[in-house]
Amino acid sequence: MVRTIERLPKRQRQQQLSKLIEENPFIADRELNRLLKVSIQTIRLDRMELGIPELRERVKLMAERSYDAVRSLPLHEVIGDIIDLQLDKSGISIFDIREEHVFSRTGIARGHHVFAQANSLAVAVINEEIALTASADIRFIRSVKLGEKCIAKAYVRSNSGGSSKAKVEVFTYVGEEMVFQGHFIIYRSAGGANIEGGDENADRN
Amino acid sequence: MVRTIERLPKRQRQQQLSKLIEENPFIADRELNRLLKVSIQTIRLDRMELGIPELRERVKLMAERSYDAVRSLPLHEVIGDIIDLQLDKSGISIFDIREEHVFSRTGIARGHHVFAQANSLAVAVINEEIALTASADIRFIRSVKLGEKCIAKAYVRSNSGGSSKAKVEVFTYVGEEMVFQGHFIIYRSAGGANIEGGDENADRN
DNA sequence: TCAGATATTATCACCAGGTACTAATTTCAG
DNA sequence: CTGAAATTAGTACCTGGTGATAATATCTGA
Repeated sequence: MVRTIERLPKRQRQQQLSKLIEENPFIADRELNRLLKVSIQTIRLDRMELGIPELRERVKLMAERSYDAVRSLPLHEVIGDIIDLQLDKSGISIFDIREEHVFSRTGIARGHHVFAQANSLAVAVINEEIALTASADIRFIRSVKLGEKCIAKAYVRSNSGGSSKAKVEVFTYVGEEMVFQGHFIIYRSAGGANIEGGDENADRN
Repeated sequence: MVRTIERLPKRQRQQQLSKLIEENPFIADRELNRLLKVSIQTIRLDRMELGIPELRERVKLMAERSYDAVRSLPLHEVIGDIIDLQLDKSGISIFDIREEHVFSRTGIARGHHVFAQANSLAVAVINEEIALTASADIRFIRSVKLGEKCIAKAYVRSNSGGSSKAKVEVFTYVGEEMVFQGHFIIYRSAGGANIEGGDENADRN
């Protein structure tokens, strides 16, 4: 066999293998050999070529990751990395659109992720123990795609007398282009009793 | 030995064992036998008495838990279970507020999860290959708490001539109480080129 | 068509981290 | 001292592999 012409079946099988394992990391070689109709040795050779560890190692890795993650948890505390924050004034956050945020078929980000970034930032920028989103008026200006980096900028527009509501505007950009804008009304803790929002301002680092 | 008087050493050892395993679930019996200065068989008898599974099972359980969490938590596929869907007319989805969705301190759900359920439903109810959220006007009427079951109902209000935009209203309830309402403008695929939204209509079951 | 490379399959020995079972030994309390 | 509980020991066996070696199959270019 010469380098230039690829033996397709092997490549295909290895792709399938990767996919199967990605879909169900708890699958053992025995099962794979039955599913793919090749010997268990071939499965193992394939795994080696692909650098996929054995079942036990995979499971252990997942457990370790979750053990670390569970301790720090904040996978979804704040969406996006806040890189600048002037409380009660403005804030900036960055959010990378990755595989898990898009529709696999089109690579377009689901709207609620873009919203989540903006919402998190709007809440974070309010300098209160508890801040909750009361309402929002949002516009998706263009679709955001896999791999794009969303930069959200929030500006506190009004901050009525230290209580009740604050208005926050958020603009999200990909490069120079605005892709999203939102006007948020954020409830501040203040009275504390009659909170009506759906988000708060805890745990930001 | 009589029932009434406890042999302390055993109890103590088992407590230590539990503690050690809780602190580091990745510890094998060999290590434990060295640490506790008893034979490996004793360690195993202790584990049995305490109902603590073997290392591999422990690790697998952790991995599975995190795997489920990763699958269910993410702002990923469609948020909420769609239990009724009349395309271009209406739809209902259910979404349980769990640990992952709330601020741990207050048990109040983050706004973007509530939004995500409504957004997913609004997009799903539109009978098009590709449907994207163009804009939305939303209101969080009261905060939703851990353990509450959100029932979102979507109604397609206008559906301008098979192309361009559709208006969808979504109301989310906990029991009788309305907790969220949103007015969504959804772009339908139609031309397909000039999509502007942030969400689409794939992968609903 | 045939040699040589590549791919696949088949064995065999071995490993960790156990389970399950039996049996011997130790400990200790009454 | 005796008998029960506790501990230790040893064996066979399990899963889900690794690693090495060898045989067989398949393709491929010249």
